[in-house]
Amino acid sequence: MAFQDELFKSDDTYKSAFSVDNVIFGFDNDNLKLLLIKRKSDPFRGNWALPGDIVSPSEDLDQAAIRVLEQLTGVKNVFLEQVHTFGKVDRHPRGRVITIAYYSLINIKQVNIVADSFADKVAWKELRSIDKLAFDHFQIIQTCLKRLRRDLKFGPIGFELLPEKFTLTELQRLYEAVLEKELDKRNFRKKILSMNVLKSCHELQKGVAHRPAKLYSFDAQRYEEAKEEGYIFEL
Amino acid sequence: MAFQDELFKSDDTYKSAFSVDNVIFGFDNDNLKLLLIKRKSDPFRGNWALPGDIVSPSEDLDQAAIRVLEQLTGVKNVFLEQVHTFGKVDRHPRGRVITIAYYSLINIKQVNIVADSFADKVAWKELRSIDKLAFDHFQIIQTCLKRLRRDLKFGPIGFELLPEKFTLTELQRLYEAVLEKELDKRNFRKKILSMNVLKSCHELQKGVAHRPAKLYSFDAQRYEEAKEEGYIFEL
DNA sequence: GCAAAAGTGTTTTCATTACACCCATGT
DNA sequence: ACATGGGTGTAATGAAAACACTTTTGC
Repeated sequence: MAFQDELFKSDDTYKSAFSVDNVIFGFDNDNLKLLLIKRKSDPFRGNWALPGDIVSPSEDLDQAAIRVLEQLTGVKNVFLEQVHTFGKVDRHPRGRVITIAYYSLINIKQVNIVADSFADKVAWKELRSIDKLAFDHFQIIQTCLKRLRRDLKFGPIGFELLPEKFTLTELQRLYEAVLEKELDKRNFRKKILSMNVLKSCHELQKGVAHRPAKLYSFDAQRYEEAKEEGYIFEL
Repeated sequence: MAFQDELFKSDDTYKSAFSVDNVIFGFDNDNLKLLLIKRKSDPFRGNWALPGDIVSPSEDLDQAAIRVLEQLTGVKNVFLEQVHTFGKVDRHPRGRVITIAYYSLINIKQVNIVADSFADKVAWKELRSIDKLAFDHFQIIQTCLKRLRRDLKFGPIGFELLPEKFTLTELQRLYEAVLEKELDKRNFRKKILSMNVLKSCHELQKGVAHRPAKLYSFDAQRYEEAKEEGYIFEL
């Protein structure tokens, strides 16, 4: 590290800053969705964009990402992971701003979208319908989506997108939506149940016009224990 | 993104910068090594640290990482991947500096270490012998090592650490060193050869006091073709 | 001829895949 | 009674793991 104090003294040299941007995934109606905002001010006024903000000088990066998420959704303790830092010189039209991209998984039903001071509108958009976004945000979601696909195969994180209690079919639809391929019902159930990370709620679905499904929830404690013993989740 | 131009105007607010740090892996004598520098100036003068530098305002992040690597080793076209951005408020004692960590894989024999203006010494250190480093660099190598382990299993990148021509045993030793577990010789060979990404050089080792091994090299072209057809490398 | 690493196949075990019918509920 | 999704088992296939001896060279 060749860092020197003088670097902080020059106004001009450091016309630069860093931001966080957050790819917030939700799952609803068998579809993967993203929480986007419509920008109220320039640059890219009126365009859809990822929620994000400049990181304050006295704020950890992760903390900034959490703040953005909480301000927008009101939800705490959300699954959140750093993915990649985007730093092309010209990615921001007003100066040198690199952005650290995070993705988060959220139970869409739990969110009450809070009006945001930087946004005209905040909305869940179907992932498949998104084409253009402000800045390099489209590229950012591609990168985060790839990461989500990999993480979903190698860790018990799908549950973060579902309500506390869910049916096996809901879980399967979620995997199918993210991985973009159909799975065999019997094999999926065998596999996921054999992992011993689900606990039955001893409850049934209600009000459905067919045989009601059993409800399950993720047993985080059991998973942690199994992990200690070298168990590896993989789907 | 809540970015506003005013943010660039305040001297105080933006006493901040970003750097890149590079975890440079090499493989020699059945051991995984890192290229480290001994710091010439404060903070952490005299401590071992990762090679890195402040990113210039007109430089892409990847470009900065490449520059650091080339200045130090003189080698071009090296495997280099961004891993994670470290941004704790207090990680740098002189101000707010976040750092984007990269890892690279290099054929250790190819490197002529170039004296570095920021370092008293530059040296390859055995990974296992490294305990303390300047800043949060120890944590950074842990993170990069985890990433390397995963990447090595899911992509044909081990070759980057070896000379152009290598024996199957050398390759196996490399996998064993990185993954920290012994592999069965016959199974390893069966698997790696069945992947069709090695081509025989029709040459033998020379000057060894035992039966000479065949030399192979990585067939990047064949790999690319196979990948097009949906082939997935996994070891 | 001895030390040292190269090279080579088969069997067993386990995980993955493919596949079709009956069940419980609401209307 | 019918429509809808819930729930279940077995056989076939393919991949991974376990395992030991012969070969070639330098000294």
